[in-house]
This record gives sequence, structure tokens and C-alpha cells, in this order.
Amino acid sequence: MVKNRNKVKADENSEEKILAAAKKVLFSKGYAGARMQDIADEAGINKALLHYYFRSKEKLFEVIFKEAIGKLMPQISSIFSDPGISFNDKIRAFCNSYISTWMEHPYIPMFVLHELHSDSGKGFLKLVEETRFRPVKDVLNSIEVAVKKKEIRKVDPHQLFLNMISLCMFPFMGSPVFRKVTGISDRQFDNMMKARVDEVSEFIIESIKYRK
Amino acid sequence: MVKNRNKVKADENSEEKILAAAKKVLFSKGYAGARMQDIADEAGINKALLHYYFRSKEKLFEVIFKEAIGKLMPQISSIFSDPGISFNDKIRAFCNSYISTWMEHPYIPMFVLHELHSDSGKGFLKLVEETRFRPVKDVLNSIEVAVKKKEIRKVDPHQLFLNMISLCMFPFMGSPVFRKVTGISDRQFDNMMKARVDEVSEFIIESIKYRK
DNA sequence: TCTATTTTTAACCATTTGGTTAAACCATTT
DNA sequence: AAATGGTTTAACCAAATGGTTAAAAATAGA
Repeated sequence: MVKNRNKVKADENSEEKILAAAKKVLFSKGYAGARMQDIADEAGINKALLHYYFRSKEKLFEVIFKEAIGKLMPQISSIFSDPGISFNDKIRAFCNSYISTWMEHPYIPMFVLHELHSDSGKGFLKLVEETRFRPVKDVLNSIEVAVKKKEIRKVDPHQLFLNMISLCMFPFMGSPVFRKVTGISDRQFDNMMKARVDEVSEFIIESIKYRK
Repeated sequence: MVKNRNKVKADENSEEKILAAAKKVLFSKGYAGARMQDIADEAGINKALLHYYFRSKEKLFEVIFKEAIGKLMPQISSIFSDPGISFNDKIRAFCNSYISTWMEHPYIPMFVLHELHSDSGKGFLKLVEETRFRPVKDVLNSIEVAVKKKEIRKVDPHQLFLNMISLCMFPFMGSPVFRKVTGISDRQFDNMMKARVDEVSEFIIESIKYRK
């Protein structure tokens, strides 16, 4: 009678169930804090099955980590290298794409950045290299061009790039503290993030406007 | 002959040695990733001595975590509630104080925020409550006043506050990735952070200027 | 110097944790 | 229905880990 009592969709196969469960546990606890047993429980299967599908904790982690890293850079390289789009619109596209991604996957920023931060010798940082990061060069280049064409005021491309990422990404890493110190509810925070797409775009655009 | 071969100052007493070692290990690995043996090794003492001075891992963690939390809010509440200081100067004071703090303790943002993020049931979030967070109210209030007095353009206080924190704090959490994707050296990054104090201040001030 | 107290250590202990194994289960083919 | 091959499980195992204990070493007090 009670058939679908597991925490994951019943029609998923075991591998999918494991991946979904592993994401949930790893995203919230991190590699060191995650327990294989917790993942098995979450997936509603036996622990040995984890090792049947993914040899080890590290291997399982790697699969999920690689996918998460893939979301680090927004899929908008084409936009930034397109000379037909105004710089302001590029900023808007960036913020929109980036913040939307984190609204869908709010745990990924903390997960990825924490693992890379505490990566002592484990060499996960090299996985970052493997990921294509041409987009970064495109963005930096695009900023430089915009400055030269006096489309925006003079700024250090690296600093502006860091500002863009900070404004879009940080809120999802600091949300527990921010919610606590401001006392806002989950709903309010969610609304803030929705508003933030435009808010941040305009905040940046307003700041880098070229004024004669 | 070889007397001072430990990684910590020799003239420190054991308790201080342990605290210094625990900070180093905990800050870089996080609670779940830290090993009591690693802390003991780092301090150059026996593992049992850890438990002699601090009953348990959790207790030791709590001491260090509380101190770290204390640095979360800059010690500038007086500045923000002082009506004699221009809003722009308040921004400058905030960025200066905040970024300087993280340059001295670059591991704290990731450490504190990660623990609070993955705080499921452990109740470390309640330690945030115990810390005085009146400063937050002062900042939010100060923003509201500045908007009303048309000292700055109309902004959502919460969003601006979040922008300020994001711009100052994020770089120290994302530094490994940022360094990797941009290819800049440790020295360059350090210089960037030094420049960032003014860079971020002006970035914000420029964005929220009241323009008739 | 002898005693009492505090500090430090080596050796253990119990539990947790990632991982393995051999058997059971199940679906498909013959 | 029997054989086959992939899937799942219960029971184990060895190493790691947080924590304890009893004794040794150092320190202070008389």
C-alpha cells in the first residue's frame, strides 16, 4: 500500500536515486561532513549499492563536483564576445543568468567554493582547469573594450569582474547569517533574490556609467 | 640544541599553542574535516592534552567559532549611528574596516559561513544570536536616513547592505577559484585586495549618488 | 628536600566510517 | 522451468577517529 515512501521519486533507477541523494547530502554537509550511510538512507538503498555504482566516496564526489563546477561560469560567453550587444545589456544578461542559476541551485556556490578552499593536496582545483574558462577571458576582454570605447568609465577589469561575481554569488553563501541578522523570512529572502536580478544589474550599470 | 622546532612560538603556553593550532586546522579544513590529531601535531603536543584543556572537539570548536563570529560585524557601529559623518564616509569606513579585517584573517569568512551553512541541528546559528548585531540595525537605519535626506538615490536598504557585504567579503571566499581562472599570482591578488578598499568604496558611492 | 598539585604522555578503548564479500533476488532468455 | 547475468542486501572488516586512563614528568609549596 505505502509504496512511495522514499524521499526520492520511485520511478528513478538506482543510479539516479543515488546521484540525487548524494547531491542533497554533499551540497549541505560538504565532502568531509557527508556520510556514505546518510546518502544510502536518503536514496532508500543499501550502502553497498553506492560502491557498486560508484567505486568510492571520492569517485562519487568527483561526479557531482564536476557537474557543479560546470555551473560556475554562466553560459553566456557568446553574449560577452558579441560586439553587437551593448555593455549594459551584457551586464544584465550576466546577472540574470548567474543569479537565476543560483536560485535554482542555492547550495552549489558554498559547496564548490568550500571544497576548493579547503583543497589541500586533494587536487580538486585541477578539475577547475579542465573546465572551460574561456568565458572569463571574454568577460575581461569585453570590459577592456568598453572602457576604451568610453562606453563605461575607467575601471580595472579584474576588479569589476570580481564585483559582478561577488554581488551575484555571495548572497547564496551568506544567506543563513543574513537571514539571522536581519530577521527576514525565507519568503522575503526569496523575493529579495528575485528583485536582485535587476537590482544588481542597475547597481553595477549606475556605478560604471561614463560621465563626461 | 634544536629547541624551537615546533610550528608555533616556543614561549607560548600549551593552551595558547593549542588555540593557535586549532585555528589553523579548523580554518582551513572546517569542523568536519579537522582531525584532533592534526591539531595536536600542529601544536606539537600530545592529543590527550587537547582534551585536558578543552573537553571535546565541539567545545574547542566553539571557542574558536565564537571568536571568529565576533569579527563578522565590523566595529563601526558608532560611525554609522553618528549623524555628523557623511554617508559616503560611512561607506568608506565600512569597506576599510571590513576588507582590512579579512586581509588579516582571510580564512574566517569561509570558515564561519560554511559552518553556519551546513549547520543542521547543531545549533551554531544560535551563537550568532548571542553576538551583538545592533550594528546591522544601525547600518540599515543609516541607509534609510540617507535616502530620505536625498544624500543618496533611492535604494532598498537590505539590498545595499547585502551589496556592501558581498563586495567586501566574497573575494576572500572565492580567492582559490578566482586565482585559478584569472591566472593571477598570490602577490597580485594581495595587491588587488589592498586596492580594493578604495575600489569598492568608490564603486558603491558612484552607484548610489543622488543625481537630480 | 619532601610533598602535593598540575601538566604531559603512552597506551588503550569504543564507535564510526569507508569499503568488501558472499549470498539472495530478480528479470530475461532459452 | 532452468540457466544466466545483472542488481541488491546483510553481515563483516580494517582503519580512522574522538575520547579516556593511569602513570610519568614537571612545577610549586612547605
